[in-house]
Amino acid sequence: MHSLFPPLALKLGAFVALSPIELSTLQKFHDRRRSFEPGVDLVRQGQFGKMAYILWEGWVCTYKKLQSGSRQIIDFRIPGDFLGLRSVLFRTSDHNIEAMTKIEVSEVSENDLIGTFSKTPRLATAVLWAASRDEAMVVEHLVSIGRRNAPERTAHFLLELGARLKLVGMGTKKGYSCPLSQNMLADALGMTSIHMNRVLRQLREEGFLTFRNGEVIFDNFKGLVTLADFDTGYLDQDGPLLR
Amino acid sequence: MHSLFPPLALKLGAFVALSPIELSTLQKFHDRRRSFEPGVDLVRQGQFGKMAYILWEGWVCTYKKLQSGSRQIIDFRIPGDFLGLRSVLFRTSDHNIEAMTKIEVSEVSENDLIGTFSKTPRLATAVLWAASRDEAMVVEHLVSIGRRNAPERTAHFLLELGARLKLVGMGTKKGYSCPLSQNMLADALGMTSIHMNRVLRQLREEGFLTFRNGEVIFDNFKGLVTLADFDTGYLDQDGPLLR
DNA sequence: CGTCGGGTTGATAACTTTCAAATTTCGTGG
DNA sequence: CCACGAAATTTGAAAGTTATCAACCCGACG
Repeated sequence: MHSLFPPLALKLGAFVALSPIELSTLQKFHDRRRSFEPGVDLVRQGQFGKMAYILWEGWVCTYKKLQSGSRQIIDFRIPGDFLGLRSVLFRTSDHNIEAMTKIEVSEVSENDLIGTFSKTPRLATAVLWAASRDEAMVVEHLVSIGRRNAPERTAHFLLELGARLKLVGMGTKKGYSCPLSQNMLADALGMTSIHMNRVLRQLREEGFLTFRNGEVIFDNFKGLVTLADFDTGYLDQDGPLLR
Repeated sequence: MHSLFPPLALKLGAFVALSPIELSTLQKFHDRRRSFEPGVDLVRQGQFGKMAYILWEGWVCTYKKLQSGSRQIIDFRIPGDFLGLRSVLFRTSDHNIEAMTKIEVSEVSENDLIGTFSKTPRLATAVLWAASRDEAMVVEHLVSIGRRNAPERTAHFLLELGARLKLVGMGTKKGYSCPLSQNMLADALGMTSIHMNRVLRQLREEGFLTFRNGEVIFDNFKGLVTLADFDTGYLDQDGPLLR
């Protein structure tokens, strides 16, 4: 499946209809790929390197650590996502990028990016769209942590992840499998793993969703959407293709 | 001052040394400007328009509203900042952009942007840098709300604002003036205005900072930096010019 | 004047963390 | 197939933080 419809093409395809030339450009990136083991840092906070990556396979998380030792997970990245795009232009990386599972990526240099921009402008537009979408997700994440209570933001986060996974063929309306521990989820949602545990229990007991054994099951999708005030608009993947 | 060193040039200059040609391109944008009154929405959540703006003068805030009626302020925008850059490519805007004071902006269309990208690549790189920096700020904001307590994140936020204002010549190490109400600050920091009030009092009484009559005064800069675990790295504006 | 939007304060309730400890899950080697 | 240890999950009780509700103060402004 990945040779014909890699997740990246699926995702970008939700925004621009890709031509054969553009698809083959993507394919070229696909060819020079590397893999990393779980737990490995692709990029470290404060590091000078300037690499970006395209994620083909596996799960990744990006996070920042505070002096106090606590960490905030910015985002979980799934196949089809870019990694480190934002900070290619920075002197030093402001965040960590860590493989959660065994992953497959291709390295993209600053020059590759600039080259893509001048050679295949439509693809460049699609990349910018993807970057904008990433930022929109961070913004919605900010809204969640700032203004939704724990059950609401848990519901919202798991719904969003579901929508993203569905777009690249890794989930359905029923649910999806994901390798997150309660602890990681807590670090993403700005709470304690203990509280996370209680919130998940509450959501389960109230018939909203079940998070167990690396599986998320939406027991009451509509109820969840209402509870979380979930509106997919910011993902910009609802309508048909543009352009 | 603004004709020779507009805030935007000051800001971008922290990243790339701008050539006369690039400066004149900026000047061109400067020429076709508009102004808006306080309280006016430049962009509304769900709106279809696709405009971006450069902010020359005045304060702006961007925010999202929830069904529940509460709002989360994403960021305050100051002279030299772009507005709506992220969502030019989106079908609909995912957030509101509101003038807090009387402001001066220039409209930038999607085509202007694409044009800039092909004609003045260095300027384009600078614009991308600015966009990355904006995202880095949102990320740090997320970290603050997720993992810092109320006094810490208040300190962090006001320090960040200070650093940004200093870059465009609107603040010093001593402090700066800003038109924020406690209520807006609370909406930005994910708390109640009542709690905001108490936190500000605490910071004042403990000799950290004074926020009064639209003036922020750093009474103990070093102490604040420690309290907030403030590291300017993510603003990427510390070192000398690059390139 | 009287109103209105900040700002301020107190009391109480709700939510979340912290600390401490059990219980379960899971991979590994015997 | 079982034992073992490490990691993840679960639970309880107490402490801490923040929100909610209800006033009151005050200066700007028509």
